[in-house]
Amino acid sequence: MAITIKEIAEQAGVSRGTVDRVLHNRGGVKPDIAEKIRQIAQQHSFKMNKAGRILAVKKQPLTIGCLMPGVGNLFFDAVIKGYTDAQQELEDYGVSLKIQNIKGFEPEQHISAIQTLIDEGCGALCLSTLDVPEVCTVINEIIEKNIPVIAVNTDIPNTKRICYIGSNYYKGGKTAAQLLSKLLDNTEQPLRIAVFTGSLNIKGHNERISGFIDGLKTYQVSHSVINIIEGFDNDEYVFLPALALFDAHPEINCIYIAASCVAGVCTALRQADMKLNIKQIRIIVFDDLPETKQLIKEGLIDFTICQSPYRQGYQAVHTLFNYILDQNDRPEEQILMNTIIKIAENIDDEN
Amino acid sequence: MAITIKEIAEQAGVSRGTVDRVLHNRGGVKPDIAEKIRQIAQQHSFKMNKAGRILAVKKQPLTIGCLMPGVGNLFFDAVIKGYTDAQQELEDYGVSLKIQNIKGFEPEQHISAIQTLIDEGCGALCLSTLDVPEVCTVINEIIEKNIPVIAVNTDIPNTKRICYIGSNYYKGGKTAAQLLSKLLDNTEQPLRIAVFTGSLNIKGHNERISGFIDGLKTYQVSHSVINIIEGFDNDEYVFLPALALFDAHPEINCIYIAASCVAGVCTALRQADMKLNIKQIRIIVFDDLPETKQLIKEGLIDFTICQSPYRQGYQAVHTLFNYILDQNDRPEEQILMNTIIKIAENIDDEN
DNA sequence: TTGAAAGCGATACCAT
DNA sequence: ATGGTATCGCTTTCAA
Repeated sequence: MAITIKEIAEQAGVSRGTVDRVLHNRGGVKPDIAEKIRQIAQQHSFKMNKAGRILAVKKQPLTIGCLMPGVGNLFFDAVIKGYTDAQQELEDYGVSLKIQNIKGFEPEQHISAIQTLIDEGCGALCLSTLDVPEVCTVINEIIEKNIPVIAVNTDIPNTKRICYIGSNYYKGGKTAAQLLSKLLDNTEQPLRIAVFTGSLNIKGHNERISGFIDGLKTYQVSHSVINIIEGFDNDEYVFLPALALFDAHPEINCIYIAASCVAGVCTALRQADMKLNIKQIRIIVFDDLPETKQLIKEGLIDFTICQSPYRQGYQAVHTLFNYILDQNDRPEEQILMNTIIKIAENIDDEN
Repeated sequence: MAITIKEIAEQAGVSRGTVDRVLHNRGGVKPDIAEKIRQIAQQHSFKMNKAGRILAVKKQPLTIGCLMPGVGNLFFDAVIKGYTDAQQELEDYGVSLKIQNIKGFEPEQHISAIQTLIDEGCGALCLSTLDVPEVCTVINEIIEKNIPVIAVNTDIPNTKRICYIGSNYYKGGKTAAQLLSKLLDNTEQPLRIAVFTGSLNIKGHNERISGFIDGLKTYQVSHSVINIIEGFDNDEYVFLPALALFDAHPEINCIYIAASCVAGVCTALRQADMKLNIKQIRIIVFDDLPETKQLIKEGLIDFTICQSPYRQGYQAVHTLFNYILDQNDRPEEQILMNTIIKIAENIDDEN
């Protein structure tokens, strides 16, 4: 049986109010008596009762602000579904949500969106934002004001965020390489790879590429990279460059897509069908947007490696709430999603 | 803002006690006044506040009884870890655990273990048990007495259990087949497969096999099954039959292990190394016990397909607790784990 | 600096 | 059949 505040108060010969003040370092208690209370708490390894606390703090309802930079990007929709589902579970405890959905990658935009969330009274933040100095400075100022922040999907390591919840990009890339190595018969000719990424300025995408290259070495896959093309997470944009690449390099026999432009690349590939032997091309991609699911089912794509976007959002909200309930139970600094390998048979799993 | 019982009481001009009785169908309330209360609740779409309820029900602490038939089986240890972790999270809410760890598969043993749990005062049960009439009858009697039951890892569909939480065995088998199809070059000779299972009397194992066979057809893998050997989830036991099989059939080029005897089979395989070309043999197995992890890392096993045993236990306890809090929110009848594909790179993920 | 008391929402028990 | 009250554990506010 866990000891309660009331019991501590009795043992220390003080009131519950006093114990509460001590346990929350709220000051205004004589040092010696504070010390005594702390000791008793330690001795009995006091742990605050969650239900009691929740009920009591309901009087100051909490709004969690979420910044999402992916208007229209279905990947981020999954994260948001995680946010809202978690919020609904915590509704009884007085938790509500405010989602700021913006489109670009301009620091000023992000900063002003974050400001808006604060101005609207959010007491905690889930941010998917840019890891640039201007933004980080603003975030740190907010954290100083006792508003906890969690980085979701994209880390901002130069801030005092509580933790990062998201994908292990490097590992994803390396996993892709090992999968590929398994597809290959040792009699086969070397891989000639076309790499597509979102942007060479985005850390996660780069890590997926370096993990992939490292993995190819580790698993002794003889290969050459024909080209790396930036698709800026845009299916229309990537189409022409992809088509040009396929036309110019009919020797390509492997496609690695490190970011969201799977549909565009595959459309180009089908168009270039005449020259390439499409059946022989190994294709490995990331995430499971609807178009990707379809292509997996059709058998065009061999594998997709997923990062549980839903779970990222879900866990972020819960982690924030728990942290607010008890600042003492700080989560791990990095909460990394599993590296999920999907093929047609398990593509409809909800991770 | 959700309406509270207190508010309903005020609106109906009765006491909170009366409202509580109505909302829990506990009887003893005049029909017309009960109806009125129900109406008000509907109108305002009343939903009980979880925190309040939790605090109140603490006075009748809940013990969840768990039946585990796998003494010494590391797979079940993971399930148990899930149970205990979940229990620790719910400790504040008055939830404790009682684990009955038995070894055999005798119906009488299972029945008496279940009885023990009931006698020791468990108010809810997580059962991994046998789907046989004697046991099901006992379970149904218990459920009649208002003790909810969840089937974990092994379904007992002929009972009034709340739900089944566990693996989709058939899908796992089919996924194995598709993976295998990807490993094969179309120039390769047909697969000659050695199948190992736990017991031909265990439904889950059989489903893994039929899913596998069906999948091989679906994905047009030309193959023949050399033999199916029962290992009874026992590494020592399976060793000799496996060795004999490998000696007698040097043409085997694929091993499919549908149950827990991976280490035994692989030891035999290494011993038979002389005759078989071990590097050429495709091996695909289930679950990620420590020995299996090791063999995956060594590269002997190609893939292992996992079923999140930890999560099964964890989710079972949480689902039971939620159900007890509010019988109205019945979970899905089947809660199926994801089909997790693992290779060396992601073998240490905790699913 | 400290104590006392009200309240968060729901429940159970004792009266009536 | 119904009401009143104490209680679960914690927080907060008002007094002292």
